[in-house]
Amino acid sequence: MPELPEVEVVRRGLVTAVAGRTVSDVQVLHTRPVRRHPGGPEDFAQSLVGRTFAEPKRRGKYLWLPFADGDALLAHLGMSGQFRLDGQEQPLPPHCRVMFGFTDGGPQLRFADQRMFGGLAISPGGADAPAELAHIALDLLDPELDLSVLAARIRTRSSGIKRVLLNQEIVSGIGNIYADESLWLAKLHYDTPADRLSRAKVIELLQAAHQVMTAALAAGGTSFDSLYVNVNGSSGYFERSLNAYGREGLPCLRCGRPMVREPFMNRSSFRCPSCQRSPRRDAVRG
DNA sequence: ACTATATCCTGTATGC
DNA sequence: TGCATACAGGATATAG
Repeated sequence: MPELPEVEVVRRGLVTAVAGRTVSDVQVLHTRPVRRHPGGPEDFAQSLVGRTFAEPKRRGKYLWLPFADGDALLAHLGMSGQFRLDGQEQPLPPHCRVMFGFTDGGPQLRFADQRMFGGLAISPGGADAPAELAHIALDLLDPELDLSVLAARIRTRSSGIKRVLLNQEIVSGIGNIYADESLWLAKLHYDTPADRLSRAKVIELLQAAHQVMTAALAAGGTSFDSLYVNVNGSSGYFERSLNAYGREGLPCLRCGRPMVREPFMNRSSFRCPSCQRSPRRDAVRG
């Protein structure tokens, strides 16, 4: 599942793949991935012809590919989205949804997406800061992020801390995997009310999230090739380096107690029942 | 404004 | 073998 580190790996791949290249033709093979483009699939394809890409940008899990004319191609990988750079003669990747050809006759840019939670749209005037992303908060790797301001904001919420971490309007880029990893590092239960955490604890948690995503990014550079992110979790990084996610029944790498999996927001949360205790439940159980 | 849940999607794994 | 169900989960619409 692409979260911030995986999306950044894709962004870096796209820099060399598209910057300076001019679109010659676009084919929309499935309309769903362009559902957020206001003009519809035909307009999407037509309006891109003749545009020249600049350097791709990212905020949280969103990508945007600016054009020299000031507009941008906005992209989200969702659960299973991939950008591929393939020669025209190469067979289409599975679940290929949109193809971009270039005037230089070089490799095509192909957007594949099995589950189609991802999508593409044109953002008018969005080269510097797409208006569509106004509600998306800065991510932890953004140099403009103010950790103090973020910590204070988090501590105003009564929701469980994991809900807050996953809320892209508060801090962006964190998904289910890195949320669990960060909470494990900070020894926090996912349902701890955010407004019951000390400022120091919130800072510790955010630093843990920063650390785990930075490490993942470093590993991602080696275990993914330039334009392919394995969304099914079989990459080396996920197998080797996760401390919490997916470790149901396996010993906690700190204390040895078996890790547990619990339903959470239509997905799962993994935690150590000993290192990451619930204040709410402890209060009830006594 | 804040909080919580349902929904979209399809391939894989599992149970009967 | 076939059918049904659970699961993976990011973002958003909707309800409270």
